Amino acid sequence: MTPEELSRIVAEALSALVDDGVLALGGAVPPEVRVERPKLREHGDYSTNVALQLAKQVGRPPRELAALLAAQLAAAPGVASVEVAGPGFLNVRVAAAAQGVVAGSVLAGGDAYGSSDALAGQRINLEFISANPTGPLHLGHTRWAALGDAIGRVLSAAGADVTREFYINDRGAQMDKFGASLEASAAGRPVPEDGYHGDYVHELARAIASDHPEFAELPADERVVAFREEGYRRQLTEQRQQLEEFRTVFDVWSSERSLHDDDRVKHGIERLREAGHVFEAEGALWMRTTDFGDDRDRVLVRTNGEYTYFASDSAYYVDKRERGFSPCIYLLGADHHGYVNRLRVLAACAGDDPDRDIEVLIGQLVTILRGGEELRLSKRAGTILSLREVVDLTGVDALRYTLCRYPADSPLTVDIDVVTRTASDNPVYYVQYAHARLSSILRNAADLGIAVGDHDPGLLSHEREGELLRALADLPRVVQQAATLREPHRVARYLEDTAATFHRFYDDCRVLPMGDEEVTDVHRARLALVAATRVVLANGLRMLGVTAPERM
RNA sequence: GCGCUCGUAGCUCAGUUGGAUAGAGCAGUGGUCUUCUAAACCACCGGUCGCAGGUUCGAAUCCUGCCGGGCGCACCA
Repeated sequence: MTPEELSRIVAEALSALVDDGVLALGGAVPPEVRVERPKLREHGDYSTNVALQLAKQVGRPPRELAALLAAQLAAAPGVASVEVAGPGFLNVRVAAAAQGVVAGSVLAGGDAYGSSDALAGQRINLEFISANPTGPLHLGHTRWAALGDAIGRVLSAAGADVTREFYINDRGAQMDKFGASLEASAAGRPVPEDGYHGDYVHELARAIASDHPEFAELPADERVVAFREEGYRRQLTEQRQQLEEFRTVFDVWSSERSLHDDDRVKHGIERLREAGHVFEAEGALWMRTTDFGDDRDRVLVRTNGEYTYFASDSAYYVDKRERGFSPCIYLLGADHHGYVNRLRVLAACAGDDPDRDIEVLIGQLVTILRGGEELRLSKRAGTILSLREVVDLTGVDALRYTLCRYPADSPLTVDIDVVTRTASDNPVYYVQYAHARLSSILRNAADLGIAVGDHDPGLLSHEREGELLRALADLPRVVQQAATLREPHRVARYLEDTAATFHRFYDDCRVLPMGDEEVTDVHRARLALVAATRVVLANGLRMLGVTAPERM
């Protein structure tokens, strides 16, 4: 019995009451009845508040409606008992055998257990990081590297067709400043005040100068361009490599320049013009974003004929839509939150529905603590802690897990000293340890010649076994919820909860025979439960891009 | 000034979208290993959910107003 099955049973009970004329439901029967796993043991294996929610609609006191449902439910197969509690909650206990089959279905699902087709048919574009290729990726990018990647994995698991995209901001003044900074450093001159000042700039300049002595012969303006282009190439390669090592991969690397070079910017603006919100004034080309509540109209082409950054963004959005994506999800840093509304308004100007076709998530600031001291990170000031440096300190698993553990919209403090500790105050080790323990039991079982296979689900009747089975049964809906809400941290929290449930089971229930003890059906049933738990932890960790070690 | 966002235990944070007595981890105190990984488990300690109103059977969650932190408001990128 999974929560989904129970939810369906409750809905059927409700329909039966309506069909029998016992209840008059004003509207339709709600398609989904929410079933919860209660915190308190006294509240049963599962509970639901349908009676409370429908009482008004039905015109009966909640407890009375609950009692009617309880009578109906008690007869359903797999339901051991039902009671009405509090203001009108229904607390359900599930028969051990009905609960025990969950282990078998997890094993049958294997790697696919937890996946679903909840978002099937959706073509989602997921754009994240999109850094300037002017330096290493820093911690803010790192948060989205972990979280964005996990969102992608969770969306895929929920059945969506996801394209992960990195937009390369390789055009405009920042690039020129980057080139000028490199050139100046190579020539031994001070870097311009508004340029890039990190140590990496000097190292990069030195490396380029020594690999390309011919650059020194170029005229000044060409020399700056040469340094800019070579620096760009190297930084982009560097970023890709860092991300790959961090297990974050993109399907599409889209460059801002290419949007201009193959006239997609022109095309995009043309499309926006057709949509009717583009106009000329004061020698510039504008988009009338105020039509949709923006506080001022936005310039697309400046008086001097240059496209604005907003023009590229608009064209890029149009391009994504023409490639068939909806929604287009943008994962942005907190310093871009002023941009959220502008993107939504842009979608509206393109004739789209901002609530359906575009979605912007903001990642709040990451503060990093080291030795109790806060490090402020700024590329331009040169105090950088790059993705690679942090990974070197923490390892990929610990960092990915830590960053995936919190919702993006809450500010996050990462204490390097805590994340690097391989101790129990680091949740990733807690979950991984559970997986290693499970693997160990399975190894020992194999040594004893006990195979995971047929077993009697009814034997999984211990309190701890029930808890664990209910936890395992939850994975699919946790994944769906994480996908729908774009909140992979729910998977992490679920894994911690499930690992804890397993550890408690392990403490109370001996899985393998001791000494010369004979192998019983209880051993076999528990072994199946252990194998199923391992699958669930491994699948969940995979969705966060974290490894599931067999030994620790 | 306008706008966005956050405020929950000593610390770091959850809170199933309005449900039952607000939960974890860490820190603190005290227990549990002769056999499957003690990187574990159990118990105790810890709260005016920033403040004040409102909405209703019911609010940490929704609405309003304050207080406090962070951030953004370009023909910059």
